[in-house]
Amino acid sequence: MDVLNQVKTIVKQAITEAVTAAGIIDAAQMPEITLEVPKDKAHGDFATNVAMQLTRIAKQNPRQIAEQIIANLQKEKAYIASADIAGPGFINFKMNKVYLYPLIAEVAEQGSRYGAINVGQGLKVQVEFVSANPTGSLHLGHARGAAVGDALCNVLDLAGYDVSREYYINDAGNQVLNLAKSIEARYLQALGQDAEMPEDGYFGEDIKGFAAELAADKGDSLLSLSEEERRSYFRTYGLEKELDKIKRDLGRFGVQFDHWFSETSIYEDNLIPGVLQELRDNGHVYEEDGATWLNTTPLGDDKNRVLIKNDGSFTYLTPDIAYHRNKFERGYDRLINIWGADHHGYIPRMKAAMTALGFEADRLVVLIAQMVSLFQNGEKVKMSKRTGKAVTMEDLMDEVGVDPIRYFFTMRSMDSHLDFDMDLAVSQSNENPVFYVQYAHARICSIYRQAAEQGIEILPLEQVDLSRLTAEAEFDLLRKIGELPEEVAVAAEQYAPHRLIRYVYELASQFHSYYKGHYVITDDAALTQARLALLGALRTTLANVLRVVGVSAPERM
RNA sequence: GUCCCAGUAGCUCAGCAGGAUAGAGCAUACGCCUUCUAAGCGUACGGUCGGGGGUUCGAAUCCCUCCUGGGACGCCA
Repeated sequence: MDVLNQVKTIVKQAITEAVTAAGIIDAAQMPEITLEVPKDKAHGDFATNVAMQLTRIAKQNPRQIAEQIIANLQKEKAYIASADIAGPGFINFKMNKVYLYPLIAEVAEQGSRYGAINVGQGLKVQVEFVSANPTGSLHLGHARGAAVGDALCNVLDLAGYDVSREYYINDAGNQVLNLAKSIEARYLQALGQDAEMPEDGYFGEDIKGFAAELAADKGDSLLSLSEEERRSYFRTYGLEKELDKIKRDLGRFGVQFDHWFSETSIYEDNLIPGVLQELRDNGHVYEEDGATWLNTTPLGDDKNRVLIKNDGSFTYLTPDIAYHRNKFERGYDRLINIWGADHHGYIPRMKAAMTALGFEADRLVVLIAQMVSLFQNGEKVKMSKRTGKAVTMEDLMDEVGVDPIRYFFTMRSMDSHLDFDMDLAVSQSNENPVFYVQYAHARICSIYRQAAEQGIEILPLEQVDLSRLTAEAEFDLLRKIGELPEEVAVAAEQYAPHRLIRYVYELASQFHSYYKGHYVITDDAALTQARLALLGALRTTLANVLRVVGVSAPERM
């Protein structure tokens, strides 16, 4: 258990003992004690509302109860310096700050794993995200999914889950035929022929590029193939090109998937008949109007869904059900899908399908990332699918760099529509929070460099007198550092990686303020060592959180 | 019409398994570089938490209802 939780446990124990010693209630009636860090520092290091919770059981008013608890509190052994009643009946604890010092050693020992907390207990979780169709370049929405998904995976990993990242490649449906037709049309155009783009074609610049390459490499030789052969050629060629591009973009973005799962493999491995049979056996399938339906309405969906169209082909849903069953069969305890807001209506039918297959619906968690709007020069940038005019993820990385994108896209709650301000992201000014946090890290590194230049040797922690850290700002920093494991736990449980951006920003802010008011390198050698030790823990903490959200931690700026 | 998300300071957003005087950044105004990076620090200004009901010791947070904005409602993927 981490240092802060140990202390909290001790304080809770002391409270429980005080309550029973005062004879307020029996130990058996004792509610779960919540000990929180008050928002307002004036309210002490910890606060509890236990006196208010006991009001009903003890039939006394909360302030009376609080008084009795305080009177019976064994303070010393729980590091409590003072306990006071406040407001409607809160008990505020001021702690003897020595409880904070062991944090520095804890961070040093855990290093890049500091912040880890085992709430996941090795539960096998698979996170499927991005999964953009291989029919065009990744755009802003995909970038958001990638940033949030990867950060979430890192958070879950730190929280003790066994995490696997997966990308589902939709390489089997109609859209791939459209891709082939689109490339064909662009190829013909590149050869100077008149060719119309298909109705549902893909108009992206990437496809023009691929077609132009082909025209340059192969000349008009592909024209001699039959239409079928040619389509097949364009299909394979297009998929390979698009997938390459996607992998390249995501790699550059710092996202590595463990599995790339191909929809085509579902057909190759013949997974669908078994799934259909199972759904039939479970009594969820019926025939109507020449089609085969899944009866999802009794399972929470608002209408039933077609599995096999009356032309004999599958809908998108059918292989997707097979895919999700396959995921469970691979042994994952929980599946997390991150989808764009435009797919939200798809959730009930997939959950219904899982229920129909006998899986608990709760084991499938679908997170929705809301839309992204791009602003440039103060105006919303219009995107058009029809003309292929869209800012791609690649464009964005070229223009603003990976760090600001990852920071900005992770910064907001997934539920929130996100306005991405290009001008702010590229600005190297105090308006830009990415640099603010990175700068804190760089500043600490700079202090270490400075110390080295002055010939100051960093002593091993055992030889450092941490009790020299007595400034309020130093206690604040330590407390904040100590909160990381709890932050990680909450971020993991709520699937809310944006909380860590908040956290790291606040930590950086506390440091900048401290930096202004306190010199680390002073004539007092022991104090210098103590402060360097504190900064060491701080630097590790900043770097760890930045790594979780996929932002670099530069040593100088 | 049904479903989902959002509505909190001038702007962008946190806070929402109920807790103390609702926070942050930006913007605005005014200060701070003679020792470790001013990509920094500090002070001030700024609010009917969309409206209205309810639940209770206590509601931005939970419930109901209405309004506004966005998205989804295919035998497309």
